[in-house]
Amino acid sequence: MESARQLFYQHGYERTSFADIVQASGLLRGNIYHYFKSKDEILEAVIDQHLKDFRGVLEKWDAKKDDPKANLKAFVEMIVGRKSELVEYGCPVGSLNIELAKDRREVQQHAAELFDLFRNWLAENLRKLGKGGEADALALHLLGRAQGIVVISQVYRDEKLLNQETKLLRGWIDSL
Amino acid sequence: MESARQLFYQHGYERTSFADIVQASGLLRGNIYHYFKSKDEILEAVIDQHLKDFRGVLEKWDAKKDDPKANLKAFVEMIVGRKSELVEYGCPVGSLNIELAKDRREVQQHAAELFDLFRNWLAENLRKLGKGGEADALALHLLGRAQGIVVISQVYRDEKLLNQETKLLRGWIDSL
DNA sequence: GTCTATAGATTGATAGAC
DNA sequence: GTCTATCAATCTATAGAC
Repeated sequence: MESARQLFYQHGYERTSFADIVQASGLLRGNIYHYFKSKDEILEAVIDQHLKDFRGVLEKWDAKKDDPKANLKAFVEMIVGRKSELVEYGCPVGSLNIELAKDRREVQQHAAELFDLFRNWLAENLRKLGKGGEADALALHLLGRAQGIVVISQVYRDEKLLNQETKLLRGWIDSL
Repeated sequence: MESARQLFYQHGYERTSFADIVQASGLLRGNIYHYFKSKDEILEAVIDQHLKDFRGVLEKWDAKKDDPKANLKAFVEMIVGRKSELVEYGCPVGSLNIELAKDRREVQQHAAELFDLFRNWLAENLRKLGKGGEADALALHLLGRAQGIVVISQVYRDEKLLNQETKLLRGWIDSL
Protein backbone atom coordinates (compact mmCIF):
# COMPACT_ATOMS: atom_id res chain seq x y z
CA MET A 1 0.00 0.00 0.00
CA GLU A 2 2.89 2.31 0.71
CA SER A 3 4.29 1.47 -2.72
CA ALA A 4 0.91 2.20 -4.29
CA ARG A 5 0.64 5.50 -2.49
CA GLN A 6 4.00 6.65 -3.74
CA LEU A 7 3.28 5.51 -7.30
CA PHE A 8 -0.16 7.15 -7.34
CA TYR A 9 1.43 10.37 -6.15
CA GLN A 10 4.38 10.38 -8.52
CA HIS A 11 2.69 9.05 -11.64
CA GLY A 12 -1.03 9.46 -11.03
CA TYR A 13 -3.62 6.74 -10.44
CA GLU A 14 -4.38 5.92 -14.07
CA ARG A 15 -0.78 5.72 -15.17
CA THR A 16 0.09 3.38 -12.32
CA SER A 17 -0.48 -0.20 -13.39
CA PHE A 18 -0.95 -3.23 -11.24
CA ALA A 19 2.37 -4.48 -12.56
CA ASP A 20 4.02 -1.29 -11.29
CA ILE A 21 2.68 -1.90 -7.80
CA VAL A 22 3.79 -5.53 -7.94
CA GLN A 23 7.29 -4.51 -8.92
CA ALA A 24 7.63 -1.65 -6.43
CA SER A 25 6.30 -3.66 -3.51
CA GLY A 26 8.26 -6.81 -4.29
CA LEU A 27 5.13 -8.85 -3.66
CA LEU A 28 3.42 -11.27 -6.03
CA ARG A 29 0.34 -10.49 -8.08
CA GLY A 30 -1.96 -13.08 -6.56
CA ASN A 31 -0.78 -12.11 -3.15
CA ILE A 32 -1.92 -8.54 -3.48
CA TYR A 33 -5.31 -9.70 -4.72
CA HIS A 34 -5.62 -11.70 -1.53
CA TYR A 35 -5.78 -8.42 0.40
CA PHE A 36 -7.35 -6.08 -2.13
CA LYS A 37 -10.10 -7.16 -4.50
CA SER A 38 -9.25 -4.54 -7.10
CA LYS A 39 -7.00 -1.63 -7.97
CA ASP A 40 -9.81 0.68 -6.86
CA GLU A 41 -9.78 -0.94 -3.44
CA ILE A 42 -6.08 -0.16 -3.17
CA LEU A 43 -6.89 3.45 -3.99
CA GLU A 44 -9.49 3.61 -1.25
CA ALA A 45 -6.96 2.19 1.21
CA VAL A 46 -4.38 4.74 0.10
CA ILE A 47 -6.85 7.57 0.69
CA ASP A 48 -7.61 6.19 4.14
CA GLN A 49 -3.93 6.01 4.92
CA HIS A 50 -3.51 9.62 3.81
CA LEU A 51 -6.41 10.60 6.07
CA LYS A 52 -4.84 8.80 8.99
CA ASP A 53 -1.44 10.39 8.43
CA PHE A 54 -2.76 13.91 8.06
CA ARG A 55 -4.90 13.50 11.17
CA GLY A 56 -1.68 12.65 12.95
CA VAL A 57 -0.02 15.78 11.60
CA LEU A 58 -2.87 18.01 12.78
CA GLU A 59 -2.81 16.43 16.22
CA LYS A 60 0.88 17.15 16.47
CA TRP A 61 0.33 20.77 15.56
CA ASP A 62 -2.48 21.02 18.09
CA ALA A 63 -0.29 19.55 20.80
CA LYS A 64 2.61 21.81 19.96
CA LYS A 65 0.95 25.21 20.20
CA ASP A 66 -2.30 26.71 21.29
CA ASP A 67 -1.71 29.86 19.27
CA PRO A 68 -4.19 29.84 16.35
CA LYS A 69 -2.05 32.09 14.17
CA ALA A 70 0.96 29.87 14.72
CA ASN A 71 -1.21 26.94 13.69
CA LEU A 72 -2.28 28.62 10.46
CA LYS A 73 1.35 29.29 9.76
CA ALA A 74 2.27 25.68 10.47
CA PHE A 75 0.04 24.81 7.54
CA VAL A 76 1.99 27.21 5.32
CA GLU A 77 5.31 25.92 6.62
CA MET A 78 4.31 22.39 5.72
CA ILE A 79 4.10 23.54 2.10
CA VAL A 80 7.49 25.23 2.23
CA GLY A 81 9.00 22.20 3.93
CA ARG A 82 7.82 19.90 1.17
CA LYS A 83 8.54 22.22 -1.72
CA SER A 84 10.98 19.98 -3.55
CA GLU A 85 8.41 17.21 -3.98
CA LEU A 86 5.57 19.67 -4.52
CA VAL A 87 7.19 21.36 -7.52
CA GLU A 88 7.92 17.94 -8.98
CA TYR A 89 4.73 15.97 -8.34
CA GLY A 90 2.26 18.57 -7.14
CA CYS A 91 0.08 18.37 -4.06
CA PRO A 92 -0.71 14.75 -3.16
CA VAL A 93 -4.17 15.79 -2.02
CA GLY A 94 -4.92 18.29 -4.78
CA SER A 95 -3.62 16.34 -7.75
CA LEU A 96 -5.42 13.18 -6.63
CA ASN A 97 -8.71 15.02 -6.25
CA ILE A 98 -8.28 16.72 -9.61
CA GLU A 99 -7.63 13.43 -11.37
CA LEU A 100 -10.55 11.68 -9.72
CA ALA A 101 -12.96 14.61 -10.06
CA LYS A 102 -12.92 14.37 -13.84
CA ASP A 103 -14.28 10.90 -14.14
CA ARG A 104 -14.82 9.23 -10.79
CA ARG A 105 -16.79 11.49 -8.55
CA GLU A 106 -17.71 8.71 -6.09
CA VAL A 107 -14.07 8.00 -5.26
CA GLN A 108 -13.23 11.71 -5.39
CA GLN A 109 -15.79 12.38 -2.69
CA HIS A 110 -13.76 10.10 -0.48
CA ALA A 111 -10.59 11.97 -1.41
CA ALA A 112 -12.37 15.25 -0.68
CA GLU A 113 -12.36 14.24 2.98
CA LEU A 114 -8.68 15.11 2.88
CA PHE A 115 -9.67 18.65 2.06
CA ASP A 116 -12.34 18.58 4.77
CA LEU A 117 -9.71 17.61 7.29
CA PHE A 118 -7.68 20.77 6.70
CA ARG A 119 -10.74 22.89 6.02
CA ASN A 120 -12.26 22.11 9.41
CA TRP A 121 -9.01 22.41 11.28
CA LEU A 122 -8.17 25.76 9.69
CA ALA A 123 -11.72 27.03 10.33
CA GLU A 124 -11.44 25.99 13.94
CA ASN A 125 -8.26 28.01 14.36
CA LEU A 126 -9.83 30.95 12.58
CA ARG A 127 -12.75 30.86 14.98
CA LYS A 128 -10.28 31.02 17.85
CA LEU A 129 -8.99 34.16 16.16
CA GLY A 130 -12.46 35.66 16.45
CA LYS A 131 -13.43 35.10 12.83
CA GLY A 132 -16.68 33.41 13.83
CA GLY A 133 -19.02 33.82 10.86
CA GLU A 134 -16.41 33.87 8.15
CA ALA A 135 -14.13 31.15 9.52
CA ASP A 136 -15.14 28.52 6.96
CA ALA A 137 -14.91 30.95 4.04
CA LEU A 138 -11.46 32.05 5.18
CA ALA A 139 -10.37 28.43 5.59
CA LEU A 140 -11.45 27.66 2.03
CA HIS A 141 -9.70 30.80 0.85
CA LEU A 142 -6.48 29.69 2.48
CA LEU A 143 -6.82 26.19 1.05
CA GLY A 144 -7.40 27.60 -2.41
CA ARG A 145 -4.44 29.94 -2.15
CA ALA A 146 -2.24 27.03 -1.12
CA GLN A 147 -3.47 24.88 -4.00
CA GLY A 148 -2.88 27.68 -6.50
CA ILE A 149 0.63 28.26 -5.24
CA VAL A 150 1.51 24.60 -5.65
CA VAL A 151 -0.01 24.44 -9.14
CA ILE A 152 1.95 27.33 -10.63
CA SER A 153 5.11 26.32 -8.80
CA GLN A 154 4.76 22.84 -10.26
CA VAL A 155 3.99 24.11 -13.75
CA TYR A 156 7.19 26.18 -13.71
CA ARG A 157 9.08 23.75 -11.44
CA ASP A 158 10.10 26.80 -9.46
CA GLU A 159 10.79 26.64 -5.74
CA LYS A 160 11.55 30.34 -5.58
CA LEU A 161 8.10 31.07 -6.88
CA LEU A 162 6.72 28.88 -4.11
CA ASN A 163 8.78 30.77 -1.55
CA GLN A 164 7.64 34.10 -2.88
CA GLU A 165 3.96 33.19 -2.84
CA THR A 166 3.98 31.50 0.56
CA LYS A 167 5.52 34.68 1.92
CA LEU A 168 2.41 36.54 0.76
CA LEU A 169 0.30 33.91 2.48
CA ARG A 170 2.12 34.52 5.78
CA GLY A 171 1.42 38.21 5.34
CA TRP A 172 -2.25 37.42 4.80
CA ILE A 173 -2.33 35.42 8.05
CA ASP A 174 -0.64 38.26 9.92
CA SER A 175 -3.27 40.69 8.65
CA LEU A 176 -6.16 38.64 10.03
CA MET B 1 -8.98 16.72 -32.86
CA GLU B 2 -11.94 18.59 -31.42
CA SER B 3 -13.26 15.27 -30.12
CA ALA B 4 -9.87 14.50 -28.59
CA ARG B 5 -9.70 17.90 -26.96
CA GLN B 6 -13.07 17.47 -25.32
CA LEU B 7 -12.26 13.93 -24.17
CA PHE B 8 -8.87 14.93 -22.77
CA TYR B 9 -10.54 17.74 -20.88
CA GLN B 10 -13.46 15.74 -19.53
CA HIS B 11 -11.69 12.48 -18.76
CA GLY B 12 -8.00 13.31 -18.75
CA TYR B 13 -5.37 12.27 -21.28
CA GLU B 14 -4.53 8.85 -19.82
CA ARG B 15 -8.11 7.75 -19.38
CA THR B 16 -8.97 8.69 -22.94
CA SER B 17 -8.30 5.76 -25.24
CA PHE B 18 -7.81 5.77 -28.96
CA ALA B 19 -11.07 3.87 -29.21
CA ASP B 20 -12.83 6.72 -27.38
CA ILE B 21 -11.54 9.22 -29.90
CA VAL B 22 -12.54 6.96 -32.78
CA GLN B 23 -16.05 6.68 -31.41
CA ALA B 24 -16.49 10.35 -30.54
CA SER B 25 -15.17 11.60 -33.87
CA GLY B 26 -17.03 9.05 -35.98
CA LEU B 27 -13.85 8.44 -37.98
CA LEU B 28 -12.07 5.15 -38.52
CA ARG B 29 -8.96 4.02 -36.67
CA GLY B 30 -6.60 3.81 -39.63
CA ASN B 31 -7.89 7.12 -40.86
CA ILE B 32 -6.83 8.97 -37.75
CA TYR B 33 -3.36 7.40 -37.93
CA HIS B 34 -3.09 8.83 -41.41
CA TYR B 35 -3.02 12.32 -39.89
CA PHE B 36 -1.46 11.65 -36.49
CA LYS B 37 1.36 9.19 -35.96
CA SER B 38 0.49 8.56 -32.32
CA LYS B 39 -1.81 9.48 -29.48
CA ASP B 40 0.90 11.80 -28.22
CA GLU B 41 0.86 13.64 -31.52
CA ILE B 42 -2.85 14.22 -31.09
CA LEU B 43 -2.11 15.67 -27.66
CA GLU B 44 0.47 18.05 -29.11
CA ALA B 45 -2.06 19.14 -31.71
CA VAL B 46 -4.68 19.67 -29.04
CA ILE B 47 -2.29 21.86 -27.05
CA ASP B 48 -1.54 23.87 -30.19
CA GLN B 49 -5.23 24.31 -30.82
CA HIS B 50 -5.71 25.53 -27.26
CA LEU B 51 -2.86 27.98 -27.75
CA LYS B 52 -4.42 29.25 -30.94
CA ASP B 53 -7.84 29.66 -29.37
CA PHE B 54 -6.59 31.45 -26.28
CA ARG B 55 -4.49 33.78 -28.40
CA GLY B 56 -7.72 34.65 -30.17
CA VAL B 57 -9.42 35.33 -26.85
CA LEU B 58 -6.64 37.66 -25.71
CA GLU B 59 -6.71 39.53 -29.01
CA LYS B 60 -10.43 40.08 -28.61
CA TRP B 61 -9.92 41.47 -25.12
CA ASP B 62 -7.17 43.73 -26.37
CA ALA B 63 -9.36 45.01 -29.18
CA LYS B 64 -12.30 45.59 -26.88
CA LYS B 65 -10.72 47.79 -24.25
CA ASP B 66 -7.52 49.64 -23.63
CA ASP B 67 -8.16 49.82 -19.90
CA PRO B 68 -5.66 47.49 -18.19
CA LYS B 69 -7.82 46.97 -15.10
CA ALA B 70 -10.78 46.07 -17.28
CA ASN B 71 -8.52 43.56 -19.01
CA LEU B 72 -7.47 41.94 -15.75
CA LYS B 73 -11.10 41.68 -14.82
CA ALA B 74 -11.94 40.15 -18.18
CA PHE B 75 -9.64 37.30 -17.14
CA VAL B 76 -11.64 36.87 -13.94
CA GLU B 77 -14.94 37.09 -15.78
CA MET B 78 -13.84 34.32 -18.11
CA ILE B 79 -13.61 32.06 -15.07
CA VAL B 80 -17.04 33.07 -13.81
CA GLY B 81 -18.50 32.65 -17.27
CA ARG B 82 -17.25 29.08 -17.51
CA LYS B 83 -17.98 28.08 -13.94
CA SER B 84 -20.35 25.23 -14.72
CA GLU B 85 -17.71 23.33 -16.70
CA LEU B 86 -14.92 24.39 -14.33
CA VAL B 87 -16.55 22.90 -11.23
CA GLU B 88 -17.17 19.70 -13.17
CA TYR B 89 -13.94 19.14 -15.10
CA GLY B 90 -11.54 21.69 -13.67
CA CYS B 91 -9.40 24.15 -15.59
CA PRO B 92 -8.52 22.78 -19.05
CA VAL B 93 -5.10 24.39 -18.83
CA GLY B 94 -4.39 23.63 -15.19
CA SER B 95 -5.61 20.04 -15.05
CA LEU B 96 -3.75 19.15 -18.24
CA ASN B 97 -0.51 20.61 -16.92
CA ILE B 98 -0.94 18.86 -13.59
CA GLU B 99 -1.50 15.49 -15.25
CA LEU B 100 1.45 15.89 -17.59
CA ALA B 101 3.79 17.37 -14.98
CA LYS B 102 3.80 14.17 -12.97
CA ASP B 103 5.25 11.94 -15.59
CA ARG B 104 5.77 13.68 -18.90
CA ARG B 105 7.66 16.86 -18.35
CA GLU B 106 8.62 17.27 -22.02
CA VAL B 107 4.99 17.44 -23.12
CA GLN B 108 4.07 19.47 -20.07
CA GLN B 109 6.58 22.11 -21.06
CA HIS B 110 4.58 22.54 -24.22
CA ALA B 111 1.38 22.79 -22.20
CA ALA B 112 3.08 25.35 -19.95
CA GLU B 113 3.05 27.73 -22.92
CA LEU B 114 -0.64 28.07 -22.21
CA PHE B 115 0.29 29.49 -18.83
CA ASP B 116 2.91 31.71 -20.44
CA LEU B 117 0.29 33.13 -22.74
CA PHE B 118 -1.81 34.44 -19.86
CA ARG B 119 1.20 35.20 -17.69
CA ASN B 120 2.69 37.54 -20.29
CA TRP B 121 -0.57 39.15 -21.19
CA LEU B 122 -1.48 39.79 -17.56
CA ALA B 123 2.02 41.14 -16.85
CA GLU B 124 1.73 43.47 -19.82
CA ASN B 125 -1.50 44.90 -18.47
CA LEU B 126 0.01 45.21 -15.00
CA ARG B 127 2.89 47.18 -16.47
CA LYS B 128 0.39 49.54 -18.04
CA LEU B 129 -0.95 49.96 -14.53
CA GLY B 130 2.46 51.17 -13.44
CA LYS B 131 3.50 47.92 -11.76
CA GLY B 132 6.78 47.82 -13.66
CA GLY B 133 9.14 45.71 -11.58
CA GLU B 134 6.57 43.46 -9.97
CA ALA B 135 4.34 42.94 -13.00
CA ASP B 136 5.45 39.36 -13.62
CA ALA B 137 5.19 38.40 -9.96
CA LEU B 138 1.70 39.88 -9.76
CA ALA B 139 0.70 38.08 -12.95
CA LEU B 140 1.84 34.76 -11.48
CA HIS B 141 0.03 35.60 -8.26
CA LEU B 142 -3.18 36.21 -10.17
CA LEU B 143 -2.74 33.01 -12.17
CA GLY B 144 -2.17 31.05 -8.99
CA ARG B 145 -5.18 32.54 -7.26
CA ALA B 146 -7.31 31.64 -10.27
CA GLN B 147 -6.01 28.07 -10.31
CA GLY B 148 -6.63 27.66 -6.60
CA ILE B 149 -10.18 28.94 -6.89
CA VAL B 150 -10.95 26.45 -9.64
CA VAL B 151 -9.38 23.57 -7.72
CA ILE B 152 -11.37 24.00 -4.51
CA SER B 153 -14.56 24.82 -6.44
CA GLN B 154 -14.09 21.61 -8.41
CA VAL B 155 -13.31 19.54 -5.33
CA TYR B 156 -16.56 20.70 -3.72
CA ARG B 157 -18.44 21.09 -7.03
CA ASP B 158 -19.53 24.45 -5.72
CA GLU B 159 -20.28 27.35 -8.05
CA LYS B 160 -21.14 29.61 -5.13
CA LEU B 161 -17.66 29.09 -3.75
CA LEU B 162 -16.28 30.07 -7.13
CA ASN B 163 -18.43 33.21 -7.13
CA GLN B 164 -17.34 34.09 -3.61
CA GLU B 165 -13.65 33.69 -4.34
CA THR B 166 -13.66 35.46 -7.71
CA LYS B 167 -15.29 38.38 -5.92
CA LEU B 168 -12.21 38.60 -3.71
CA LEU B 169 -10.08 38.52 -6.82
CA ARG B 170 -11.94 41.51 -8.28
CA GLY B 171 -11.31 43.33 -5.02
CA TRP B 172 -7.63 42.52 -5.30
CA ILE B 173 -7.55 43.96 -8.82
CA ASP B 174 -9.31 47.10 -7.64
CA SER B 175 -6.74 47.55 -4.90
CA LEU B 176 -3.83 47.58 -7.35
C1' DG C 1 -7.24 9.25 -48.74
C1' DT C 2 -10.56 5.46 -46.89
C1' DC C 3 -11.30 1.36 -44.82
C1' DT C 4 -10.71 -3.60 -42.61
C1' DA C 5 -8.16 -6.65 -40.15
C1' DT C 6 -5.02 -7.61 -36.88
C1' DA C 7 -0.57 -7.47 -34.65
C1' DG C 8 1.87 -7.31 -30.22
C1' DA C 9 2.00 -5.62 -25.78
C1' DT C 10 -0.29 -4.52 -21.56
C1' DT C 11 -4.33 -4.00 -18.81
C1' DG C 12 -6.96 -5.59 -14.44
C1' DA C 13 -8.32 -9.78 -12.57
C1' DT C 14 -8.85 -15.07 -11.53
C1' DA C 15 -8.06 -20.12 -10.87
C1' DG C 16 -6.14 -23.33 -8.38
C1' DA C 17 -1.92 -26.02 -6.86
C1' DC C 18 0.89 -25.83 -2.82
C1' DG D 1 -1.66 -17.27 3.31
C1' DT D 2 1.91 -17.99 -0.91
C1' DC D 3 2.86 -18.66 -5.40
C1' DT D 4 2.47 -19.75 -10.74
C1' DA D 5 0.05 -19.65 -14.74
C1' DT D 6 -3.09 -17.56 -17.43
C1' DC D 7 -7.51 -15.46 -18.75
C1' DA D 8 -10.26 -12.08 -21.45
C1' DA D 9 -10.34 -7.44 -22.51
C1' DT D 10 -8.22 -3.48 -23.95
C1' DC D 11 -4.32 -0.77 -25.24
C1' DT D 12 -1.62 1.77 -29.06
C1' DA D 13 -0.13 1.06 -33.49
C1' DT D 14 0.58 -1.07 -38.23
C1' DA D 15 -0.13 -3.53 -42.67
C1' DG D 16 -2.05 -3.44 -46.77
C1' DA D 17 -6.28 -3.98 -49.85
C1' DC D 18 -9.21 -0.76 -52.04
